[in-house]
Amino acid sequence: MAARRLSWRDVRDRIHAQILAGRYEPGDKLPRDADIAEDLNCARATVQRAMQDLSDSGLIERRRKGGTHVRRDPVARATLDIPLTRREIEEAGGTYGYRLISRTQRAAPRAIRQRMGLSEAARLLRVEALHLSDGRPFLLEDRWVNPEVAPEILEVDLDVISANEWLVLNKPYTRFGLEITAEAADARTAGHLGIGDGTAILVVERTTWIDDSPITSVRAMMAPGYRLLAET
Amino acid sequence: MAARRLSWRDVRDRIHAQILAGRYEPGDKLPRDADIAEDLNCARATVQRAMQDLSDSGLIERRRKGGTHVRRDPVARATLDIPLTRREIEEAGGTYGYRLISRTQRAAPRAIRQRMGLSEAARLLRVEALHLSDGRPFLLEDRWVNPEVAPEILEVDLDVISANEWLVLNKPYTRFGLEITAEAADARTAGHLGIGDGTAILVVERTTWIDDSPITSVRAMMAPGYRLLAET
DNA sequence: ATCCATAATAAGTATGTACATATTCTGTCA
DNA sequence: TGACAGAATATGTACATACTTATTATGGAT
Repeated sequence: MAARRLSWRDVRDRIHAQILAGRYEPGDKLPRDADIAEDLNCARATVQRAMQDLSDSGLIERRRKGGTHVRRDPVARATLDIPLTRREIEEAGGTYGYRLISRTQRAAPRAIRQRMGLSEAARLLRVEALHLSDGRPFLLEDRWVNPEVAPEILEVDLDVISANEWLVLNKPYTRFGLEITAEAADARTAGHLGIGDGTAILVVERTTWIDDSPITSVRAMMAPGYRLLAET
Repeated sequence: MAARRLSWRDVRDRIHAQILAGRYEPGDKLPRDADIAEDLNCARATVQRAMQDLSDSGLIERRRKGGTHVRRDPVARATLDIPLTRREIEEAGGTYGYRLISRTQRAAPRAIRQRMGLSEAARLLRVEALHLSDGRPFLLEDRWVNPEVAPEILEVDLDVISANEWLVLNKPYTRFGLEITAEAADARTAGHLGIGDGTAILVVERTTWIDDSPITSVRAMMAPGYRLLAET
């Protein structure tokens, strides 16, 4: 007997395994937490913790009173870490460089307004800058900042610190959204990145918010060869 | 008085706010869970839950005995959902189509072996297939499957069901890794996708495992215009 | 000083209990 | 039949307590 007490990871793995083994198929309902707890001879809280984890990873769905079901449409859910550009370059062993290209204030184009959820033609700060690794172009950023939310940035010397870094340190977001695409570099972009016109580049567009106020929307154009990594 | 009991979300938000407000700076140590619990007049378990969430979202780091620290290098951590291709197309209102291009068994090239962690020149199943939305090319997949782990797939009629779908239903992974890049389509790829040679396309490479055994490694070449979305 | 066993510590986990909350189910009345 | 109030129910949350585990601090022996 004895049989060491089950941890929530054990419970999670058992249930996961049962789903994989086909005991519960997509759409099937799983027993109540309380029943599973009794079966496995552990506390309901332990089952709850396990279930929460499975739910987070996209394998099951839980609804109060509705119970727990195996998700009908399996999704592969991965986590993407996007570090500060300077740190990313330094971790890879490179020397970080930064160059401000332009800094203007103007009415935002329609696409940007829409993405940030700004209805009026509010004037935004636009910053273009180049991040370099060992002197070679690494990332070209085209950023729009909402001075309503971050008025102090208008006083910052963006030749010295990138808007990227200043914002992270001074206006931490509460949430953000990402859009990842592949595009052909236009002449201007290609020029800054030092690549051929039309080269395929990875573009990461990120819009960040503090609660419900949009702070900034940035288009990061990565130099060719960049790889974005994610994992479970 | 009174003041409704604090929920773990309340605790999380309070601590988050304090970090944003600069009360604790990157690298700073936060008080022990027990002390915070006493301060806020709630149970330690509630603080623990809040801290776990902040830790998951990449804002803080926790170590036993070491305590809790604000992360020195803030990372933007996003969640990426990759649905089954068929469901993705159908959810977008398209009609799903599928066409097998080739199916062979051969020794895996070096790059694939390396990615899957196969030391010997094991023979793998290679499948090329095209997924269509409303008859138009949507995704070209170039897949390698390890028949050691999934021998049954050798008997499956891949003209009828895509390897993608069969594997998800019959050999669910326990973990996977992703690599996202932008590339110029080569002639063969461009031909299948019906686009111009050299067009910029988004390429998602995914290698999946059951515990420590590699099941499959797939290169998904997305038709131009595809957007990969992620959020916090 | 340096190494190493040991103590101290802070987060992590498990449990039982109680109550909260979101849904679904059900039975009644129109 | 249909609408709706209220009961039933499964998950979600909070708490006190006890124990576990990883890691750091320490103190003594060499």
